[in-house]
Amino acid sequence: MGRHSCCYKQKLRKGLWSPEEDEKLLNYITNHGHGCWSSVPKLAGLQRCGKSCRLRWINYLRPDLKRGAFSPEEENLIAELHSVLGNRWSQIAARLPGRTDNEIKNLWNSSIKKKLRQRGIDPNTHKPISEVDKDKTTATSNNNNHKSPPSSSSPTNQDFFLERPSDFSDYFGLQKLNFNSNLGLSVTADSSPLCSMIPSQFSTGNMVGSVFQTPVCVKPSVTLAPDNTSNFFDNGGFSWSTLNSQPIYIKSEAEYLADVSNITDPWSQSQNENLNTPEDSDVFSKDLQRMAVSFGQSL
DNA sequence: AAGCAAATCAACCGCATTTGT
DNA sequence: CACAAATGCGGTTGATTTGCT
Repeated sequence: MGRHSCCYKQKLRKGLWSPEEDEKLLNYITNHGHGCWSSVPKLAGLQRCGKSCRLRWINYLRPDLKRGAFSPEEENLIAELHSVLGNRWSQIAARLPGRTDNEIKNLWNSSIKKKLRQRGIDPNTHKPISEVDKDKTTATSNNNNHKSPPSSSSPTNQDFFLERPSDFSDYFGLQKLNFNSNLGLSVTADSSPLCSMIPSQFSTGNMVGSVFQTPVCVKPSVTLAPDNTSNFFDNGGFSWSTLNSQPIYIKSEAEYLADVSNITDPWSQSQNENLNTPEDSDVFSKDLQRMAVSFGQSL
């Protein structure tokens, strides 16, 4: 198809949307649904192309959009997801209810990237910048015989998973992120109510969620969150080395790649079926998502 | 207050994929 | 199977806002 042939043939409006246009589109979709986007502008009385209408709806008019600034938890989750998914913004957005791929992409480019660099983490590879520099130097000293890995979003982070040092428990401050949440992430092998909310992959096997990038399986007896969750973690009761003392299982590259490619949207459906309240749903979905992302699992 | 640069955000562009005929 | 249209996605741009001097 050529360049927006629809916009060329007809004299269609471009640029920012006026409140009147918004109202027309909103009214139309509220009453009729969007159906075929290419016919929406005509039916809604808009001088826009369908593509523009679709974008406006998705990024601005949709009623389920969460407006306002991103929370630190959301930012951390984006960084974490990006380390696994790369620049697959729509897939990342699918795991942040009420957020759009466009705003996540904007946030990444304007803010998160910078913050990661400030923490000494290369936003493309999610490796410490010192390591990246070392790699570059090595590659250069090899007389440029080898192409360096793609610098854009790391589509595969198997090297990251395998090489990541064991001390990244503080990576993105994820301890706080997960364990100060209301969830009180507690995964045990018994049949506690919480355990029943956890997908079978997690609750019946020997897997316990790790918020870190390395796919880790821990014996089921481990309880990650005692009753006094925040104190426990705030005072260092939990540490990566604690987890490390458990038998761990690092996925092979092939397994990892296969699993990552299987990550799909069923998240929002399957996980919510077992949840009681919207609040629970929100909190659990995020933390379970982290677990699955860490494992490269889909539900 | 004015001017400038950086940051932010909304929207467009072009390409890839999916769907329909 | 071939083709065209529709849709979805990620990269990019340009306007606006914010912060600093």
